[in-house]
Amino acid sequence: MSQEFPTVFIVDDDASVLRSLSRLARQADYEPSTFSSAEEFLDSQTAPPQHPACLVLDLGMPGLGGLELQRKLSDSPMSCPVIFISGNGNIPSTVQAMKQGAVTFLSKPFDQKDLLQAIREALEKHRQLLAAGEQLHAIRGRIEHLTGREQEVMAWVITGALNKQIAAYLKIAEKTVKVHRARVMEKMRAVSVAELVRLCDTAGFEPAVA
Amino acid sequence: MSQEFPTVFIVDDDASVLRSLSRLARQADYEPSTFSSAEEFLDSQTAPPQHPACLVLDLGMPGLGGLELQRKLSDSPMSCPVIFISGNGNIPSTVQAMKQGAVTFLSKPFDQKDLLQAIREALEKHRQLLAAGEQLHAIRGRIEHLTGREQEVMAWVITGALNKQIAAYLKIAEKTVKVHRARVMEKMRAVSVAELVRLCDTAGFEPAVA
DNA sequence: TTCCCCATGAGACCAAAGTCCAATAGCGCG
DNA sequence: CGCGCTATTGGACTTTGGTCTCATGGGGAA
Repeated sequence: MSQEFPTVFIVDDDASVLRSLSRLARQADYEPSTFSSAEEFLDSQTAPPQHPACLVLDLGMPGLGGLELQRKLSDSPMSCPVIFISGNGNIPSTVQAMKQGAVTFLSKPFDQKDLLQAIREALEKHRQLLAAGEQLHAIRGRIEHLTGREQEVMAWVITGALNKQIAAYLKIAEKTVKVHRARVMEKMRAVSVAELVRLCDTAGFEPAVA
Repeated sequence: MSQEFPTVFIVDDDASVLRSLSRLARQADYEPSTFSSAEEFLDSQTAPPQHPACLVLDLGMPGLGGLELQRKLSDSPMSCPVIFISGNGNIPSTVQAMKQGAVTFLSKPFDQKDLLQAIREALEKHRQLLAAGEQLHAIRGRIEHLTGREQEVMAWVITGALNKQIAAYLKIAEKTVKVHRARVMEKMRAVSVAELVRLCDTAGFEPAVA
């Protein structure tokens, strides 16, 4: 089901721009997907894209503007990178767009080469995001399969606490800690404490200190 | 020797701008330090600032331009954050400035409040940079006090290798590994492997795999 | 109710890591 | 040449961690 070509979403209220950018994208071996308003795009995005994609976004549109759409997208993680295009862009808008993580900001009329370059950049960025996201997802999945007690034990383990200390904190026998700990290592597929620490760090697993 | 007020470096080829921004900074309890060209500023910076500072930089100057200065600075780590001001700024310049990490980009004439806000933001950013840098420096210092052999052993330890495995890799007795390992923990001031892993990770210590 | 998962823990035992003390050997520097 | 640093190793011993088997009790789902 994975698509052959990376998707380039294009959102612009000008139909002729949509047509021309769409053609440009197709010629460069991308799969264009066009929308004539921010709302229309938002409605179509039920989940973050699972394959490389980027968004070419017009700054000034009736209704929800480009910057607002970008902000909404950046709230949800792993949204695709944004490239702004604008006919009447100004510097404050550019600053805000870049602060919100835009790949670049192009003023119409712009050179096709610049847009294609920006698209390549955005797609590469998204590939890395997706890769990191997959890894994160895998690790989080493993953490969720831990029982509550196992998560507690793991939280202490990655602080470097000894089994007997953990036992004292949780008011259980050291023996029981060992049992949980063994299950943690197995379920997390970690061979060593060092590995476990790295898994938890990359997953942002923080001990909810009691 | 530490200064009472954060330093605000100001680089602009227009003397009247230097005067007025200098006064503004002083009124806001900052210590202004003015330069009329990028070269002059570069010459004055022998080492990265050790206390909170930021740089208000004019985009268009004769000789070395603002963007080039910013690029030069960002090569050296822990340089202070940059705020751009410009009389004739355009969008491509803004994009490049922001891509290179500028805090913001203000067009002249700008509101004093905006500049002061940007300065606060930049100083806060720099404080965090400095704090992170100090920590990094401390850890790197400890690593440098390790002997070559100790660094080798540590590299294996943080991969989760067992003493006997390390011994095999280094072709020495397991006993010797224990000795080195104990010294590593002592010199790095780590109580547990978990701690050691985090220290090495934040210091960017990577095992030069043999 | 029966069955499974979870948390709890005991006993026995092995493996790994840490801690004493002690010793040998190479290497550079006054 | 001796001194200090580093690397190396041994022995003896303790502490910790990990494994295996077995067992109990609570709670929820079929």
